[in-house]
Amino acid sequence: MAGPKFVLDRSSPVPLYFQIAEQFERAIVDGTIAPGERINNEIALAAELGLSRPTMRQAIQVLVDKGMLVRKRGVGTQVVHGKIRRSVELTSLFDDLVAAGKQPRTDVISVGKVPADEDVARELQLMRGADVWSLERLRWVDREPLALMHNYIPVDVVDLAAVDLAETGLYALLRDSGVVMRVARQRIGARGATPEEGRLLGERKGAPLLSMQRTAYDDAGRAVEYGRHAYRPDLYAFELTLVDR
Amino acid sequence: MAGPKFVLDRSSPVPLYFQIAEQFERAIVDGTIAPGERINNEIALAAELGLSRPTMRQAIQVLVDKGMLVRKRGVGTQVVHGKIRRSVELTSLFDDLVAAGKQPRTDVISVGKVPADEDVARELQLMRGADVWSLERLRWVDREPLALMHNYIPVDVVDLAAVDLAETGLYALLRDSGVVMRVARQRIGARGATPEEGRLLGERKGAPLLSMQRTAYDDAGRAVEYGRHAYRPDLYAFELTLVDR
DNA sequence: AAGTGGTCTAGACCACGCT
DNA sequence: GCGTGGTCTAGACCACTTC
Repeated sequence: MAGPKFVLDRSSPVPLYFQIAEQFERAIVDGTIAPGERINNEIALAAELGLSRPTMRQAIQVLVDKGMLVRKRGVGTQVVHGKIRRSVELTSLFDDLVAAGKQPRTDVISVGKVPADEDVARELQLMRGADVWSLERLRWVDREPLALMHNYIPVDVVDLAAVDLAETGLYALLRDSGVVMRVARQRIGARGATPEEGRLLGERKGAPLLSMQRTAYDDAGRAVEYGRHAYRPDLYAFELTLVDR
Repeated sequence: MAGPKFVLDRSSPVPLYFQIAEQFERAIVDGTIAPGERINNEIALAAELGLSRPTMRQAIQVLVDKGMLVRKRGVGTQVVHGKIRRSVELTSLFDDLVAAGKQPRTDVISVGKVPADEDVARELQLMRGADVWSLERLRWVDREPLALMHNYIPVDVVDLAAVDLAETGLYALLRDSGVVMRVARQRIGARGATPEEGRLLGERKGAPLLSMQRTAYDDAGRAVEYGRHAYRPDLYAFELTLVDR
């Protein structure tokens, strides 16, 4: 089975189910529990740790949702084969790059208030022509242009004037302004580069680009950001894990 | 608040939490509960329906996971603004197109056993050079070529010989063979069309294509399918909903 | 202070897969 | 038949937000 010793700290503010999930994930990632191996059943694990079964179940569910464990009724729960990829999360490219140990850089191409076009107004639940923040940035990594990003933000969400957007990620800025992003809807496609995009990204006109549009909503269900982005496909791709539930 | 009357059938094999989630989703989609509106608290809803709170919570969680509801501690649970898009699921393009009312068609370009190349062997946990099923198909919708799909399947998973792959989706075939797909890892990118791809998809060489690679795992954690696909970006894109949890 | 969701307990019965 | 995960109950206490 999977006998790694788990440690619980009942005085910690970290929920018990999350403490277990973290330790379980570590054990899977570092191979203490082998791919394909079956873990102990929920009842036994709960008893070992002095937890109730629902709490143990909740811990396991976290890893099932991440695609690391698979449940099979009447049989048991096993570790999925294959390497674990981080799934797409509600963070920005900036976070991704820093986590990868790269040297990202950002040039702000333009920032200011513009009237919302049809797309922007629809996605941000505004009247067409209403003022919104417009932010264009070019992302670099290791001296290579990587992505051209165009974001639109309702003016009542945050004040983009006098903020150093070259140094801070947009999402970090929103977080610091008290905006809690909870849901995002994305559309990923491909298209040829416009002459402008080609110039900025160092590609020829018509070269394949990976495109992504995203609308993000905060914890009140309000649309707080809409973005249209283009990525150099030789330097960036989207990875995600799907789980059938 | 959100008073649509829910109906429970305790004799149904459908779980109670799922019955509630379905009716709630319908009420949100058809506008019975307006975007931004707060729903009743969990305790009250549970009492109304004669359910325990954990069961009611489980029902709400289903919709939170779908990105339709947002919870806020100390405040309540609200409906997210914006139109609801179906998120990426563990199905095939064929299913997508049929659901959209389109007339999909499939040409099988080639099917047979081939030795696994390095990528295929790694993704399917096989020795390099081991025999695998190779399946190339061209997908059409409304007389337009849409996607060129290349799948690899371990020979012990299913027998592709003497199967009508033009009429049946690959995933349906695998389901019918007793394979239960539970987890898939995808990588979405973009690239220029090869001359061969251009010819089959009716695009010029170098035209932008949307690419997707997917490895799927069954309910035993075993890799059962690896695919490399190319889509015409004017006809197809990937939509997904991210939820921060 | 009051109300909300977040977590946790200690059980119960059922459906399913295997032998 | 037995062991597994799937569902469900009827509570409890806590953390956080708002008033």
